[in-house]
Amino acid sequence: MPKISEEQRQARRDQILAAVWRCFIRKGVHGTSMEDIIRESGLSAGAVYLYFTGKQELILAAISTYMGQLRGLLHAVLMQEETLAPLPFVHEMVSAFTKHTKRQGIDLNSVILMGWSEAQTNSDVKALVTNFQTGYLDALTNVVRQWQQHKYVRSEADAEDIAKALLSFFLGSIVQEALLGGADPATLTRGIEGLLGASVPQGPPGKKEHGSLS
Amino acid sequence: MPKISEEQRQARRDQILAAVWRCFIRKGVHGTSMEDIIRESGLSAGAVYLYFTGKQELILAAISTYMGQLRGLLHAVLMQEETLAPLPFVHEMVSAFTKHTKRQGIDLNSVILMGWSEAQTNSDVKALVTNFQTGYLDALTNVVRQWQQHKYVRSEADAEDIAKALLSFFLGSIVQEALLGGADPATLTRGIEGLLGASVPQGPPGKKEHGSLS
Amino acid sequence: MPKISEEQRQARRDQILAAVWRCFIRKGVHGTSMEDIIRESGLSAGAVYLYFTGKQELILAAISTYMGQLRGLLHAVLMQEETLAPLPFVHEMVSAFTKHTKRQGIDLNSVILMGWSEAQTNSDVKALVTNFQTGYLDALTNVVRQWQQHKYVRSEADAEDIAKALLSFFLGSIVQEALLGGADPATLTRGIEGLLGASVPQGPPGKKEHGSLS
Amino acid sequence: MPKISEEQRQARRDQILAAVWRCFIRKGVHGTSMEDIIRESGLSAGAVYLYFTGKQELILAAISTYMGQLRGLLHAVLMQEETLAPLPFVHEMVSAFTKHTKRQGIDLNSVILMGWSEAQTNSDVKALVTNFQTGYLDALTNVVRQWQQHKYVRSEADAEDIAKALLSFFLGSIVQEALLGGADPATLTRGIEGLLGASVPQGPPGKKEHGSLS
DNA sequence: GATGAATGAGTCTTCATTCAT
DNA sequence: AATGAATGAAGACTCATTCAT
Repeated sequence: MPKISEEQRQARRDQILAAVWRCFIRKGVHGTSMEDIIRESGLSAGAVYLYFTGKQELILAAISTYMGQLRGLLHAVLMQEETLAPLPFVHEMVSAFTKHTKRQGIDLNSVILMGWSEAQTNSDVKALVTNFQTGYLDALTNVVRQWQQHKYVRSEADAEDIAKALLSFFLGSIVQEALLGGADPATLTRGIEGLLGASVPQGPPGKKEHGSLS
Repeated sequence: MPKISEEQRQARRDQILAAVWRCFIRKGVHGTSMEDIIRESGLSAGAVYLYFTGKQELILAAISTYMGQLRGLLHAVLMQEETLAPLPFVHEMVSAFTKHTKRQGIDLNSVILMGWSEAQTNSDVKALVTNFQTGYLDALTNVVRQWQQHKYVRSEADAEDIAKALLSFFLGSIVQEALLGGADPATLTRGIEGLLGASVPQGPPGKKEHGSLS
Repeated sequence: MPKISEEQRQARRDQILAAVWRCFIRKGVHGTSMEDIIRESGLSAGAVYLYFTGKQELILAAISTYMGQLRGLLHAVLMQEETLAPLPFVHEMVSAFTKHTKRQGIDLNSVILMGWSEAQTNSDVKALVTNFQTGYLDALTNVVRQWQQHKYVRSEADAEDIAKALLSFFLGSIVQEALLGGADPATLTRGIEGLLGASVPQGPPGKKEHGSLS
Repeated sequence: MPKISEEQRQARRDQILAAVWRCFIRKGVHGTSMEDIIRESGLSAGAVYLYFTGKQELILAAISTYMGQLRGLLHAVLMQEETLAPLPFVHEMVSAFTKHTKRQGIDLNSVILMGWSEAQTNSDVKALVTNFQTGYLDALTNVVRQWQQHKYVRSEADAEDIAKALLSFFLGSIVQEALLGGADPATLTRGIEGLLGASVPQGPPGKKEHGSLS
């Protein structure tokens, strides 16, 4: 029987992955059975296995696709020509997430959490996620360096340390939104604004006065 | 065997829960079968079901126990008599996490991620996690209010907004540590220190100049 | 394999139900495990669950199928054009049972008892059995009415009361055959014949003379 | 430790058997677990096994006890000095059953059906039940012989055939009462009365006119 | 005698994957 | 290429029975 064209093949894969997403959102990664995916995709069991080797690849492809899209959106903010000042940057960043995750009336934040969880026991997924976050951290480091050039941030500070703090904040906003809600761009930007104005009365961290609890 | 004492009963439950934790860390929540837990606990299948009604309760109890311990540690920092200034506070906070999650040579951060993921499709777990985070947010809000009293933070700023930004940061540090590593207390505190010194050249957030969400 | 036809599907169901019957007869309803049925049917576990939702449906379907066949046989006697006189009717009736239950060298009487027992704690089975017996009683009532028209039976007697007595007799013959044996059509018909010739020296029932229930 | 007296031992056995009955009536023989019985009896698991070797003996003892009681009641009717005429006899017989099975607001008919079902796959139970019914049949045969002496029944008829017909009727009344209800003494006696008055226009059974269906 | 915690084989059921058509 | 019936190894859980105390 005739081979189908590469476009048709990709279209089929996309059709299946779309079904996978709907299932994952509805029932979670492990709560979704292959039968769920097969039914949701409208294809036959055999057909799904014709385009993907199995559930593992389906999980990987779904997360990978998702991250590709997210990467695009974040890059648009991270790689902007004109360097954004810290607060607008935070706002744009969180907005980019929101824009991506709240599409179609569904909350994709939950699936990001599932991906992270999956990464803990699935090395392929872990590689995918780690790679994504490493790139994200690098881009943030660049942004911080630009902030230092624009004197928004002291140049003596370590750019990567600051980037790590920012990364934690952005990742955490996903968690907060998924579990508590109310972590919208405006709120979080106001929160950061309040923090940025904080005075730093104590010396640098690592000193004994606040270094050990026990 | 005659009726065992309440302590013995609790010891058995702890023995089982410890086995559950080892399994979850090794294979994930859904990758862990009851047989895994039974073998790891050194008990028989029937014995495990004598102390827990099933896998669901085991998951719940494991997460619940874990959160109880974590809550204790965090409260020690959150409810301190003398208000910590922002930087020492961040350091103590992240340290408390680290202290808790790096015990016994295992990284419990990964299981927190699993708990969050589980919460997406398991309403009991969700209630547990949400409740925890709500309490955490409230405590952080109080801390911020104290900062405002100590003039560390401008009193016009909304304390809860700032608390939300802090919560995102702390939650995100768990994610970062679990997936990338290198999110240790010293590093993150330095990062926050760098940020706190940032200037805020733009007007207040929420204005259209940095709100272009299309 | 492509989609199978409806006949093939029914054939598979019949194949499984036949295995169920062999198992039930050999080991009883509750002594039969799904594994027994699976092995006996020659199919895999998954295949059986492809055709029936579980053991409960299997029990129901087995009893239901059996009753359907039995109903057919009994109707052939009950709905006969020419009204049979009492004795021939009894003979035909018991023969119909015997014919049905002694097929294939196995005694299905035992499974009828199992069905009745099952009905005591399984409302679906109870509905099935009750419905069957109600229909049977109705049909018997009609037969008695015809007997009254043919003057075989006094027309003042209540047809349904007589039908109930007949129903008890027919149901009991199943019990007797299953537990003692020797309740064959000829014997029972002779027994009824002997009874029918009995004189009724006492007054109508319900009077105190034979109602001494303390 | 001191042995308890035989009376105490029997009292314990009765206590347990009473619990067994309550469980069987509520959940059926196979739906009742040892734990059910243990909880219902108010004793410990070990204690129950001290008085009975296991579930099998419990089933046997429960059925055996029940039959002993029933046998007593029926004998009171079967062995009466003055021979009852057919109709009063039927009434007394069905009444004896009713009296026994409707005690304490519970319907023991259902458990008789369970016992019959159990007998199909449990040879010990079968022996018990068969023995009971054989004795019953013998007693009924004697009654029929007395009827023949009293000219209630033609003396040419075979007494045992008639007894078998009667046995079927009495056993069936239990089935009918358990599954349909409405098989009370008065109704059934009226039904039998109606039948006894029937004319017997056809010749003896076994003749070709009503001997073969196919 | 009595207890009840513990056992572990056995139960029903699911589900990722395959392969004859 | 596509189908979907079939597989069978796991999965979670139960329960009659035992035995250390």
